[in-house]
Parts: sequence; structure tokens; C-alpha cells
Amino acid sequence: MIFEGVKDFSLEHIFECGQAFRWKKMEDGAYAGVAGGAYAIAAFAPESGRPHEGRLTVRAHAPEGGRTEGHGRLAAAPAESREFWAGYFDLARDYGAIKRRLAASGSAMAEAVAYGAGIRILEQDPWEALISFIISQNNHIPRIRGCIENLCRHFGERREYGGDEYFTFPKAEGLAEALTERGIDALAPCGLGYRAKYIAEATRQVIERGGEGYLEGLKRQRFEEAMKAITSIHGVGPKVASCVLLFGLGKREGFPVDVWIARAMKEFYGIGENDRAAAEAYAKEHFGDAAGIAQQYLFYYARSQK
DNA sequence: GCCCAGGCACTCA
DNA sequence: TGAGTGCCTGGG
Repeated sequence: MIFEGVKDFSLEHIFECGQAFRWKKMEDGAYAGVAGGAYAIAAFAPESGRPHEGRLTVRAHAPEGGRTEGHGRLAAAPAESREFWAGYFDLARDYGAIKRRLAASGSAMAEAVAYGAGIRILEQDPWEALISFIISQNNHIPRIRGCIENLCRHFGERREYGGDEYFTFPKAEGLAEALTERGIDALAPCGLGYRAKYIAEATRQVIERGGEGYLEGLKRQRFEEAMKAITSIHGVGPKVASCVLLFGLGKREGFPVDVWIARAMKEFYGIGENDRAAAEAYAKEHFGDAAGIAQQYLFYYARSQK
């Protein structure tokens, strides 16, 4: 499917800014990944002289209609539909306006916004986001990718597209079943380290609360309520919860503070690296309901500066 | 081979 | 309530 006239868009910025872990850059610059149960290849053709405007093409393969479970808007859209991908890439949002507003808050943010001009916050599956960001804690990005791939390989569905095989992200029910039968040892081949028990516990608690539909339901809750619900899961603290809210529940007023953001906040605004509360307060005051998007520009920029 | 990572829970003042 | 500390493990 083709989306013409897409603005403020760069596949590299979107997939290399650390919000999603299952997309890989191919030789021709397109990205291949799995989302919504579909294997997809996304390509972007910019207009001449305008690197972040142009045509987005998505080829998606989703057998069985690719209909995901759950109750949310996206969950109800087949992964081969335009609606799904327009939502996934957040195409309806005017990032130009957001960037202008953020850039006006100061020179550091203006630089960050210019550097990551094609970033968009993906609307991901909340269950996948929850498990992925639990795995991300105290971990390197290459290994995070490996851990998630292992999890999919062992507990997801194996499918083929062209000559490529791929695995869907495991369903909460399936994972819970494996954990009930074999205990936490079921996760041993995934190399999750001490996070295995967090994954097991999170799975148990999500199932207990009604499964993946419970997480979908949190989209309708207010930010504070959703935050409270997510952080009550064992192994999920404020950083991971903020990421789940931002990337999985569409709540953009959160401001995940990780080591990179802490460094950036110190460098740019003189806020102590251990003072999460001050960082969040600054974000709330200066970035408002776009704090989560601001965080992603800052994160991508901070990492580029080392 | 060593080091350390996009945190978190737990402990102890 | 806040600061300090241990934690799995494999990619760089």
C-alpha cells in the first residue's frame, strides 16, 4: 500500500531511535520487520530536496487476515490494512507543528528536533511494548533485539514470506501456558537473565487481569491511572512504564527518563542526573502534552553525541 | 577476556 | 524517604 505526501518522516530516524526492536535495515535502505502479526517491508522515497517528505510504501504479509486480538482501534484493524499502518506510523499527526512548538522551547531542543526531524512515535502493541521494555532494562540494544527474537522464535508463530521465515510476537496466553507447564525454565533458552522472572510475573499478572485486552483497555484510562496500573506489575518501574504508555498506549505526556535522557537533561538544562522528578517537571512545564515526543528527539540526539 | 548496558527490587539508615 | 547495592549475560 502507498501513502503519498507523507511529511516529517524518516524510516532510519523512526527505527533507529530505540522505540522498536524488531525492524532491520536492508541493503536498499528499506526496513523489514514484524508488527501486528504481519511481516512487513517499509520503504520511503523522499522528494528531491526534501529528505523527510515523500512516498511511504508498505508491503505487509499477514496470513489468516492478520487480525490481532484485543479491543483497541488498531487491534481491530487487519495488519494488511491501510488503517493499521497509518495508525502504526502515526501518519495523522502533524509532527511539523509539534516540532515547531518544541524547538521554540530552547536551542538544545531545536538542535535535537533538527537532528531527528523524521522521528515519529510508533503506535505499537501494548503487550509487546510491555515485554520488550522489561527486557530493555540494564541491557544493550543489540542484546535486547536478540532476546526479543529468541522469545518470538520459541513462543511465537512461525510463518514464511517469500523465502524468509519470521516469527510473530508471542501471545500472552501462549506464554502463560508454557510458563504454567514448564515453569520459568521455559524462558531459559531466550537468555533473558534475571529479567526472565519479571517476564514470567508480568505475564501472570496480565493474564490475571484479563489478558492483552486488559492492556488495550488502559488506552481509555487517564495517564496517571494507566501509569499506576502498569507500575504495579512486578519488574516494571517508572522508566519501563513510561515507555509502555508512550509506545504502547498512545499516552504522549509521559517522559521516560533513562541514562541518556538524564545525561541530556544535565548537559542541556543543568538538571542532576539522579533527579528524575526535576527532569519530569521540566518536561511537563516546557514540553507539555508532547513530552514523550520531545523525549524521543532528545534520546536520539543524545545518543548521537555520545 | 573484560566491561557494562535505555532499571528494578530490595535493604538499611 | 533516600541512597546504596546486587543482578543475568552476551555484544562490543
